[in-house]
Amino acid sequence: MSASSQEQRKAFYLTTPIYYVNDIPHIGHAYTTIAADVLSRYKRMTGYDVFFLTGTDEHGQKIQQTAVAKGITPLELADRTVVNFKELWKVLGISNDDFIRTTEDRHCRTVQAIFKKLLDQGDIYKGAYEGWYCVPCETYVPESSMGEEKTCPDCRRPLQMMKEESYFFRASKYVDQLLEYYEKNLRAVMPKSRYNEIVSFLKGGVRDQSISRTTLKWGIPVPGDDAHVVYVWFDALINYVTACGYLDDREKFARYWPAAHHLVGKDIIRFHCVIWPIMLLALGVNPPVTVFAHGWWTVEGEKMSKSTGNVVDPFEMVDRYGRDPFRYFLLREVPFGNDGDFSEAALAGRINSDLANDLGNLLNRTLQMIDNFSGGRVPGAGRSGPLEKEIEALAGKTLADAEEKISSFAFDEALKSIWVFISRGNRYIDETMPWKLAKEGKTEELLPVLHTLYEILSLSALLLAPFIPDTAVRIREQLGLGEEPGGLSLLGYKWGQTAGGQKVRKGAVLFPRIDLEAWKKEKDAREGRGKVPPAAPQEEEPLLHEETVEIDSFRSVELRVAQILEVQEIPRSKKLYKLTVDLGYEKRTIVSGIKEFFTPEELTGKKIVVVVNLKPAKLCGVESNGMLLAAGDGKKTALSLLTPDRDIPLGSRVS
RNA sequence: GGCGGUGUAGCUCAGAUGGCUAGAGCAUGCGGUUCAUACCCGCAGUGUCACUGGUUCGAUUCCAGUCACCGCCA
Repeated sequence: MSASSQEQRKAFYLTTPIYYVNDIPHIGHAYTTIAADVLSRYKRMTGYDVFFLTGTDEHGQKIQQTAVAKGITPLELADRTVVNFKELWKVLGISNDDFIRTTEDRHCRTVQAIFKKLLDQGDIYKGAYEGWYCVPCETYVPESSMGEEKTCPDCRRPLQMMKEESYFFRASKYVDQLLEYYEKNLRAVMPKSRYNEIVSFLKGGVRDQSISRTTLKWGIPVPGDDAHVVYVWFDALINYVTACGYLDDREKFARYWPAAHHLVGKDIIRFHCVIWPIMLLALGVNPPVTVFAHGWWTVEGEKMSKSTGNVVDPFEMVDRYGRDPFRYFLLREVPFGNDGDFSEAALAGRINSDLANDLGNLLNRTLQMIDNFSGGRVPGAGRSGPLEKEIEALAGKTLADAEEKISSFAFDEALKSIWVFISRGNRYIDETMPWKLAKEGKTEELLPVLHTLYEILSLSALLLAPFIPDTAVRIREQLGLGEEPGGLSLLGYKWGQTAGGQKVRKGAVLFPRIDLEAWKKEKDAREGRGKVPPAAPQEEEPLLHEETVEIDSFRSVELRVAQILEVQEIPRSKKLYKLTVDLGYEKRTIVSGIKEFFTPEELTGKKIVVVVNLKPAKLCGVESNGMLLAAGDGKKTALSLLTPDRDIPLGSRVS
C-alpha cells in the first residue's frame, strides 16, 4: 500500500475495552472482541484504513493484592495473566492491529502528560476525598454498594469513614458542553436507549471526580507528587488515545482519532459516555464518534457468576464446536445491544440448521453437480433468464444490507440478510432441477444454473468472511479460488465476474451435522462427571458460629417430615411461595422464601423437614404455620432443601 | 419514588405515520425431490397482537389507565 493511496482511504478506529488482567477470559470478553473483529474485517474489505485496538488494564488494588498473595510483583502477575487474553485472541482469530497494556511506557508517559496538562490548565485540582473505607480490603466502598450497617460488600467487615488528600478532575465544568455535543451527535452513544440514559444522567449534573489515591501503590505516579497514584479508570480510559499516538505520533492521532469507535459492555458506559468524553473535551479533543454498549450473556438461562461455576470458557467452546461456529453464534443469536442467553443446545441448533443444512449443504450439492454435470469446471455465464435476474437483484440487495447493518452494529440482521440469500440458492436448485436438465441433455439451460450457483457461493464467502473467516477461506478453496494478495475485498466486486473454466475442488464437508441425541448423552455425561463444586473462593470467609446450647433447647424445636402438596405464587412477592404441606396427620400452609431457587414443579411432591411448632406469622398477608429447613451458602446464590434420604412416613419426628 | 422501555404463533423475535386473509426463523405435522451433510423445497397451521376504557367509519398499531417484567436514576 503506497503512502498516497493510504491517504485516500478513509480511516476507521475501533477499540474494545481493555480487560482487567485479574480476570480469567470469559464469554463476555470474547463477545466484545469478536464483534470488534467482525467490524474491523468488514471495514478493511470495504476499503477503510482500519486501526483495531484491544489490550489489558493492569493497575489497581486487586492486581496488587493478588500479586502479594502469590509472592510476586504486580507486573510479574500481569505478565503471566496477559497471556490468557493474547492466547484467546489467537484462538478466536482476532485481527487486532495493536495490543496495549497500561503498564507500558508509552501509556504511562501519556497518562502523565495528560494529567500535567489538565493540572496546568486548572482542570485538575487538589482536594480531599472522603468516603467509607474498608481497611482490610484497602478500598473505598460507594454508599450504593455498602451493606446494611455499613459493611464491606466483599469481606463484610465494618467500614470506616476516611479522608485523604486527592486530586480531582473538574468534570462538572464540561457537562453542558458534552450535552451540546450529544444533541448534535445522535449516534455518539448507541443503542438509542443508552443514549437517552446518558443524556438524562448528564442533565442531573456530574460531580468533580477523584482521580488519585495515596492508599494505593500499584499505578502510575502523579507527576510531581509521588505520594499519589493516578486512579485506575483515569489511567485506563487514556489507553484509547495512547495507542493511536496522542503523545508520540500526532499524525497518526490526527488520522485515526476523528474516526474513533468504542465497543463496550453496558456496565461501563458511564465511564465511556460521561467521564471519558469530558476528559477529551477538557483536552480540546472531540469525543468518539460512537460508543456502542452491547448486552450481557446469561448462561442456560441463568446469570453468569463465578460462585455458581457456570462461567462459559471460550477456549472450551472453540475446542468443542470450532472457532467459526462460536463466532457465528454469538453475533447471530442476539441483536448487538440486547442481552442474550448462551446455551450449548442453541449453539448446536445454529450449527445444524444454519451452518450445516443451509450453507454447508449448498456448497456441497453445488460442487457435486459441477463435478457431475460439468466435468468439475465452472461454466461461463451463459444466458440469464428471469430467475437469474431476480437472484442478481437479490445479490445487490444483500450487499447493500450487509453494508447498512454492519455499519450500524446490527450484526444479527446482516447475517439474517446473508442467509436469505443463501436460502434463495437452495430454492433456486429446486426450481431449476439441474439433474433433470442434465438427464434431458439441456446443457444450454443447465450450465447457466451452475454458474449462478457458483456466483451465489463466491459472494456468500465474501460476505461471510468478516464473521467466519476460516470458513470463507475453505469455501473459496473448494471453489478453486486462490488467495487474494491484499486480502479479500468487496470493493471491486461485481456479480457475474466469474469467467468460467476454473476447476472446483470439492473437499471435506464444511460443518458436519451434530447428532443431537449423541450430543445430549455426551453432554449429560460430561456434566455429571464435571460437576465438581466450583473451586473454593480464594478468601475464606470467617464462619460465624452460634453460642452452644443445651440439648433441651434443641429438643424444644419440633421437626417433622412433610410432603409438599401444592405450591402457589404469592403475586406481590419475588421471594415467597405459599406451600401446602402434608404432615400425615394434618395439612397446613407455610410461606417460604425459596422462590428464587425453585420452580413450583420442582417442589411439588418433595419430602422435606418442617419446624411445626413455630409461632404463626403473617408474610405478605398470608399466614405461615411453620418453616421448612434448607441449607444455604449465606450469599443467596445457592440453596438446598433438607429431605429424608429414604422412605419414611409423613409426620415422623426429626431429632 | 422519578424517568424510560418492553409485553405479538410452542420458543426467539420482526412489523404497522390506524384499514384488504398480522409476519420470519426454530420446533411440529403432511407432501415433493434425490444434486446434497436423513439434506433441500412446498403446504399447513394455531395467535382475544398483556388487560380495561377512549378517539375513529375502523386500532393490535394513536391516547389514558391497570398489571407484569426490565433498564437508568434517587
